[in-house]
Amino acid sequence: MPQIDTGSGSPAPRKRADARRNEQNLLDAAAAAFVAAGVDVPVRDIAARAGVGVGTIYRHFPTRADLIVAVYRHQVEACAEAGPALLAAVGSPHTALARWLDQFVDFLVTKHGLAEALRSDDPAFEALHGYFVDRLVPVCAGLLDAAVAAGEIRADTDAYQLLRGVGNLCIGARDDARYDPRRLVQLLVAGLRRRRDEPATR
Amino acid sequence: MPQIDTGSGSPAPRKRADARRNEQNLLDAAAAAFVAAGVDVPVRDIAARAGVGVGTIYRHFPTRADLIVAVYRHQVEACAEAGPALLAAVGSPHTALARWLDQFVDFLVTKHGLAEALRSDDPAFEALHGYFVDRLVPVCAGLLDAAVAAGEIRADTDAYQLLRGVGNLCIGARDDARYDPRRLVQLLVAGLRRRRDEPATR
DNA sequence: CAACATACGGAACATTGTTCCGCTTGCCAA
DNA sequence: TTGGCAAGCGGAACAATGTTCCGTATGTTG
Repeated sequence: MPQIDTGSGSPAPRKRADARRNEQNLLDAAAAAFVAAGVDVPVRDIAARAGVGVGTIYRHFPTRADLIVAVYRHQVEACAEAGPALLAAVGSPHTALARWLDQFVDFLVTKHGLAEALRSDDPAFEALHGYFVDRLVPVCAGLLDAAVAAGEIRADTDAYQLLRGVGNLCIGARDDARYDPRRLVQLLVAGLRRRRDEPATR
Repeated sequence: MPQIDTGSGSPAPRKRADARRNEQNLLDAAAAAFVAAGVDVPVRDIAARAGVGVGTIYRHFPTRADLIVAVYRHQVEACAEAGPALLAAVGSPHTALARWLDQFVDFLVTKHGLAEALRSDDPAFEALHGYFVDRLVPVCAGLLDAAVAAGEIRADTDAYQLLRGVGNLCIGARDDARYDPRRLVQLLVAGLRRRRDEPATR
């Protein structure tokens, strides 16, 4: 890639105007398509909505994960920032953890197919998984650590596993009225609690 | 579902010998293919293994679910029968439930892609979901009821939801060394426990 | 052994992801 | 303003896979 340096250390090779316009159109079209048909919506459909050819999608977003990350980045960031905020606002770290996970569940179940994609073994989704893990596992770990420090939960639970588990519980929640992931996540969080006479760690 | 006729009205026109042979070959081939490449293995691969054309597969097993159910029927039955057996053999129903779910998890994680298929919204898997629900939810409900009756857990948990949750937790377990669904199922089961000063029902 | 219904094989079609290349167009310099 | 060129575009083409359909082969029966 040619770098046009404009003074200080600004590695911003300005893209062509039509390219920038198309990228924005694609983001909007993808967001709409995701809502209408889930994150598995055919590439052709997104291209049609954006009024571009499929080649243009692949040029801007080489994998589907890139597109999904771009569409949901803001919301993931918001979720990540809510962790420390809750910890500060709520007295009990265990309660803060429960609330944060609730928020995470809300996010996942409202994004048709996102929880499934997070778990897919399709290499096209690897980057998606990676992004979520990088951004959210540390936040979850912070909440867990605080709860352990407060003596509310046992110290033997891994943030990655917990988050994966919660993500998994959200799969298919939209299509099944009899199934409520929030309830199960509550149970899971309840299961973390230190039993009354247990030592804090083991 | 095959009809077993026992005497009266006989709607059982015996199938041709080659048809019966092919059906068995297909079951064997499918079982091998599932182990080698997961339950999502391409239809053509199964056909090639069995030495038949793809048309023959669709004739005997119209949907993939039919084939999967046929291959795993024995093991699902065994799992279903283990429920009452554990209840009888183990003193605490809550412990029996935990053991039974452990067994269920073992079954799911060793069948590449089965947990995913159970949760898929692909209509081809609807019958699979239905079979598992019909066969295992009552067993799970029996264990839950016994645990409630013994005062070990709260009475507000639905067998279907619990089983769906456990199934979900098993998704992708094979491909991720950092993830252990057994651990999370344990937490979930621990979360069911009645808190010490809580009423038995609410 | 003849006739017929059953069952088979695999070509053909549909859907979707992905690549590739000839053409168009924004951008910059002259 | 205009000429030239690299960036960017569109969509045809290819690949993988599920599913259908029909001409053909074969087991079964009288």
